[in-house]
Amino acid sequence: MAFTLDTVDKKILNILQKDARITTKALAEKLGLTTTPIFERIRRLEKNGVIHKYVCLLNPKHIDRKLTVFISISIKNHGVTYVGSFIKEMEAVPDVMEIYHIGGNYDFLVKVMMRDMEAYQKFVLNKLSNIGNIDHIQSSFVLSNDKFTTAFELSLTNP
Amino acid sequence: MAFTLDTVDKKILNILQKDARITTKALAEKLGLTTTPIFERIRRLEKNGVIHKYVCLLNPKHIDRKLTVFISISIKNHGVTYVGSFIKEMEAVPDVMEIYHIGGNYDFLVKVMMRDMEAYQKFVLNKLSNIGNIDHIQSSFVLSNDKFTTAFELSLTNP
DNA sequence: CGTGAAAGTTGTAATCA
DNA sequence: TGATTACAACTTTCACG
Repeated sequence: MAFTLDTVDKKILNILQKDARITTKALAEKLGLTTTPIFERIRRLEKNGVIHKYVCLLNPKHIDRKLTVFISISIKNHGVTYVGSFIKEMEAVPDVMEIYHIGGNYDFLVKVMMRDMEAYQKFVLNKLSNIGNIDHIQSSFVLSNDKFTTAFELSLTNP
Repeated sequence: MAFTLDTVDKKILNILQKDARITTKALAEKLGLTTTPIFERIRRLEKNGVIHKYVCLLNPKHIDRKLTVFISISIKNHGVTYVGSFIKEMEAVPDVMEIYHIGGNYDFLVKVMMRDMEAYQKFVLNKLSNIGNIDHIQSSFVLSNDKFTTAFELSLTNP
């Protein structure tokens, strides 16, 4: 689980995180190598699990998902089985993009993305209200998403 | 900006959102078509901006980013220029993955991912404290990330 | 670890239904 | 729109430094 990534690995990952479609040939040229080492390094990073998956990101506005809401949720019963089934139920909801178990005033932070306010209202009334163990919720509506990146900046200087 | 996606488009997007590396040939076989229509549909979706980009997702734990923190921030001056420069400054910080302008008790919700608590402390002391216009912050530490997906479920039945 | 070349698959465009 | 064909480009493997 502790992998040592050298400078070349990090350079590959920094590029692949921004453009997963780049060819190994183009990558090789950028890094001053031939395709073989690039190809084998990428395969190693995939087998290692460092590279988790390749995805395409859609523009939410173009597929009618203009509303993002962060829901802070506190639950009643904090036992493992109760928390576990709460998570299972939330996970299964398609519009729920992210679920974080957090420490602080609330127990969970949940990000949902949907068409509009009307869809959100239906979600709260039909889905959320049917999920057990919820004590209190607070919705934070997103006015604008000013940064969203899935790419980590892997530093080439410090370890 | 209003694009009509038919069933085939949606099927393509649903698959590409989970596996951006699939070949057009494999995609074609899955959908019972030949490569040409798949290739041209994907190109159209890219040109449209429906497909925003292709990225690879890394496993945060494998690259030493074990701590996620959501920071709720309220600011002092809510004028456009002040808010604008606050966003610019935050955007530039590498460990800041997401910035949301929200309505409610706080003005912004910011997601940061870093090595550990010590790194977070340094971030607060050296970065956050140097950013102007901040009134109050509240950190929510993530205990576990129970769901994280970038893929929207495009329904094939209802529009 | 890297290079270079060879073989097998794809991406991509032109043409026709 | 989609199928067929065809070629350039890429992926992937292998023998060698």
